[in-house]
Amino acid sequence: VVETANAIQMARPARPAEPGRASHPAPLQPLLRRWEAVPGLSERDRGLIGALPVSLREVRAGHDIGREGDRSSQCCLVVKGVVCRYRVTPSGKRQILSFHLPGELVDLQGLLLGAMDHSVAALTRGEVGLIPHHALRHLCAEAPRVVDALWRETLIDAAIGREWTVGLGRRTARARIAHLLCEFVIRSQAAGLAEGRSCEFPISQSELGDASGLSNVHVNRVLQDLRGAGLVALSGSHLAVLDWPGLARAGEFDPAYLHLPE
Amino acid sequence: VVETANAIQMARPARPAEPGRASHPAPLQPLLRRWEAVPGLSERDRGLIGALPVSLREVRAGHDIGREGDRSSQCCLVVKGVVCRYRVTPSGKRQILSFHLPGELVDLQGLLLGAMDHSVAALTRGEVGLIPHHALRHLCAEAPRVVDALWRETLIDAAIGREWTVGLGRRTARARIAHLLCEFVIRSQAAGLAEGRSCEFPISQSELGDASGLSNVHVNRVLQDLRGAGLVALSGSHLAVLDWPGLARAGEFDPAYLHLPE
DNA sequence: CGAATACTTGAGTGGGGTCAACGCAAGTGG
DNA sequence: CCACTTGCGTTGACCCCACTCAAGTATTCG
Repeated sequence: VVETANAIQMARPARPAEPGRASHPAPLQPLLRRWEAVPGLSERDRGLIGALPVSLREVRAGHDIGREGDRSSQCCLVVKGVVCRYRVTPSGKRQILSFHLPGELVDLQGLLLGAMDHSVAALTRGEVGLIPHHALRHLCAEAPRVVDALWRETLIDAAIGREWTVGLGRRTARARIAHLLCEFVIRSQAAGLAEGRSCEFPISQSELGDASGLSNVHVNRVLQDLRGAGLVALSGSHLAVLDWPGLARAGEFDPAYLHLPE
Repeated sequence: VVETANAIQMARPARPAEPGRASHPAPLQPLLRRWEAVPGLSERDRGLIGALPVSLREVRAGHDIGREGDRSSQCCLVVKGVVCRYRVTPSGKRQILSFHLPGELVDLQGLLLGAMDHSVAALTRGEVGLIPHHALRHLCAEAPRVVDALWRETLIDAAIGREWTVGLGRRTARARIAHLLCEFVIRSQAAGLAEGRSCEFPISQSELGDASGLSNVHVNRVLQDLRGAGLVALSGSHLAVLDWPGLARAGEFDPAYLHLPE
């Protein structure tokens, strides 16, 4: 699935990135795809975005991309794979704060605030593109609508974070997991990485636990429950939603907070 | 305490708002105070900010200021009192997502995204200033550094939200409440509303529960525990931290995520 | 001063955690 | 090609943190 989608993206006429950087084909393509429906961006804006300097970097599953306390000088664009942000409490427990699919910018916070207050890690093998802050700032000065687009990204990110907060505070384990699965499928669809209601789901049960505030053991039991109820098929790293209305009901899922274009 | 602080603020030379609006003295003063330490704002920027049109509105405790699903055309600046954002699940449980003190802008999301994905309510009697979106947008076009300041606000808001997520997912009830109290005192200090380590705390135990993902009954027991341990004195609507290191330890509180100026 | 609201306390319960094994598949090195 | 390792998923037994229900006591406010 992933490969097919990428092939389609790469087949589009892509403005090449700055010479000397980004020898791989158009790492900014997923971002431009994501911003296709963002209102107010002119063709010139999109051209400038596509010309941003990006240095592509392979990341290994489980490895950190940035750490709490760092002062980074570049933003991280997910090109391939799944990336997450997380924090570890003094007592050693990890809370995953967000997942990020190809086309999403993970680090925008660093552009305006000082030290990172959380870490960033790759959940799977993948590729990220690193974009220097100064290039982004320069672009923002040239093209004010790009600021809106970036700001918008941080607002949507915050909205998703709030939805997670609601889940952790007020939903049962079953509803939390169901909600998380719904969100993941919808966002995969939006990123062009799904086929109908199924997609790659390269997230272990431990990681699911760290995202949903549950133990890996309980995540396992809840997943069996959801499978048993005929709502999902989840095996290996592939997720298929068998009963979408049922799963959405179980997770109290309403996609409004994702602010996706119609 | 509140009255004293306000008196100090009002005593500063304040550029009057647009004539005809804001008959009360300088509702934008708390915002300018909050942004005193924001880097990059010129005197001209501050002048333009101070000249924003604001319509002051009294709000009653517990009443909604904006509702999920609304498409507002103005942003809400807290002038006096405490405001919160919240969501209610289909099963009727409420999750409070954030608290907002005077000087904070609550609604910036509406500037770039469509319908609100959560509601806004006043926790206490107070005053809010409503600023039309078009005025803010106009200001942003005139003064690019103001965009940075606003964007920065949403980033800090998101950082606070993430910290709450960590608490809900991975901290015990005791640590959650202790952390929340720490955060409230520090933010009150930053807003000039605290005296040393004590401040007004006009939040009921039910509301504390809705913010921390606990039942009001359990909040009560945890508060008694914290009182019994000699960490805080909390009665009526006044909070005094008696043992700051102890409370911070109990709540695993590290203020880095608030991104306050030194 | 009466009525609502907030706080407090107790008893009983359950959702989810912890601990400890075990199965299974995918490396990995000899 | 096989022994060893490592990580993930699965299962069972037990337990405790926090919830619910229910009643009673302070406060606050009109």
